[in-house]
Amino acid sequence: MSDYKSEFLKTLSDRGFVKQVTHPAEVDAYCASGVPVGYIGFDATADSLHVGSLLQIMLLRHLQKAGGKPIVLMGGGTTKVGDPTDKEKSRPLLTDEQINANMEGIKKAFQPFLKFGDGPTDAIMVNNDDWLSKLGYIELLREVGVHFTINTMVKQDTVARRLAAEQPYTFLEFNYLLMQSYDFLELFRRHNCRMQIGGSDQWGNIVGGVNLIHKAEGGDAFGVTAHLITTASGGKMGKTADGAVWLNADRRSPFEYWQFWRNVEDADVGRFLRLFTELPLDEIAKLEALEGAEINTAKVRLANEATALLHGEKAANESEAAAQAVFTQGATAAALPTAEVPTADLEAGMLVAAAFAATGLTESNGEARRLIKQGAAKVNDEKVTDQAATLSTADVVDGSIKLSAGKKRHALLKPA
RNA sequence: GGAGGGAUGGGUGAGUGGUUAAAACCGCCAGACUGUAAAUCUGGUCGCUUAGCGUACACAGGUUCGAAUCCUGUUCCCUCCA
Repeated sequence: MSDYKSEFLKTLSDRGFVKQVTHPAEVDAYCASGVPVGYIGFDATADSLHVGSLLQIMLLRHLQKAGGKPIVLMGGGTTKVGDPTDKEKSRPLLTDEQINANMEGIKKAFQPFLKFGDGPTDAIMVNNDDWLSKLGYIELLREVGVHFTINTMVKQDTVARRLAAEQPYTFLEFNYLLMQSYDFLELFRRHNCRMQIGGSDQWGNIVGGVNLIHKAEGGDAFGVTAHLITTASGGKMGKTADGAVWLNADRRSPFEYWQFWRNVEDADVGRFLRLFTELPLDEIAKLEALEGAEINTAKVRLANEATALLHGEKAANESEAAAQAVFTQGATAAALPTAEVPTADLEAGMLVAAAFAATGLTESNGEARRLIKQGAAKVNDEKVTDQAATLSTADVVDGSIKLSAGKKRHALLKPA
């Protein structure tokens, strides 16, 4: 399938990750010998990662599995500046505490995918604030600035487009390239990291780092970029009704995560199986070949594999069982997302709409009322028709009340 | 420093004194059809204790019976000139 010799590049290439590689032959050789070290940078603007970052996580996982050492670079320092890449609106600046808290949360998302530690191929997490905040301006100019020419920087796609459109392009944004290139240089020095991986939108920044290392240290460094993923219908990956599909379990239950994968579009199944699971390619080919309703088998497999990677096999199995129960038998299942409500509220007669809002199925009582009006709200599988309907302790079946918003979204309400 | 333009609901973006909780499009939710898919069609899309009430068109005041629309100040953004 591909000409690559190294396990890492071969895997990436065969599974359809790779978009561009700086020096294919050299990178291949590097990855095939010893312990290749590679890093990917992550933003610290939220306290959890969502499915949109999963591709990058998988890249690092493949690196580790292929005998390499993955470095997770947290953009603690760059977050202080604000990534201008998708500019439009400047983001609110975060405090150190917020950034640190975010990094703690994000680290959790990595745990299931990477083995962290002190061993030679153990993953490590570093924060670019460690060096960026100490870097003096003069130092930056002398060490980094001399190696970049305005001539080439203005030719960069993103820059050129902004200039051509006569859009403002701030000095800060212009320097983002320098900071990210400097990150690479710093990791090269500290950890002998010679490979940066990223989405294809990072190509310019990655090449910047590669060149900097060459000029500053005379070292050889490489870059690999992966295709940006969108859904088959062109949507952004990982966004649904209630916002992002978060990886951390406290923000998105395993069942919901499983459902996310179960509901991908037909056209995405094969691609997603290759990117987000570790099933052998020949098995994926078989699953992908299924047609019509048969393809649901492949989706279940995708959901199981993807959920198992993040939440473990047990959670995946429970989710599948729950889905089975809910969708094919219309029963309730314990694995559904659950919200607790004071028993006193139920005894007093809780509005059905309020109950929906409490489980997070809807954002407000009003939204729940709309569902009721449209005949999409169910309590214990009974359609609710009255917007003023209330729940009582009599509705509790087997210790909980099952609420359904439409056919796909379900939750349990437990008296506590 | 000077001159001008702008800030509207998740996004783009109409609206220039009352009929505007605010067009249209996108997104999103639901219903129908299906396979828990896509496409398509239909309805919905600020909140609440919903025949009503409360908030809302950057922020704070003012004019008016009545303001997203007019006036004043403030903040932020942009363009051109220096």
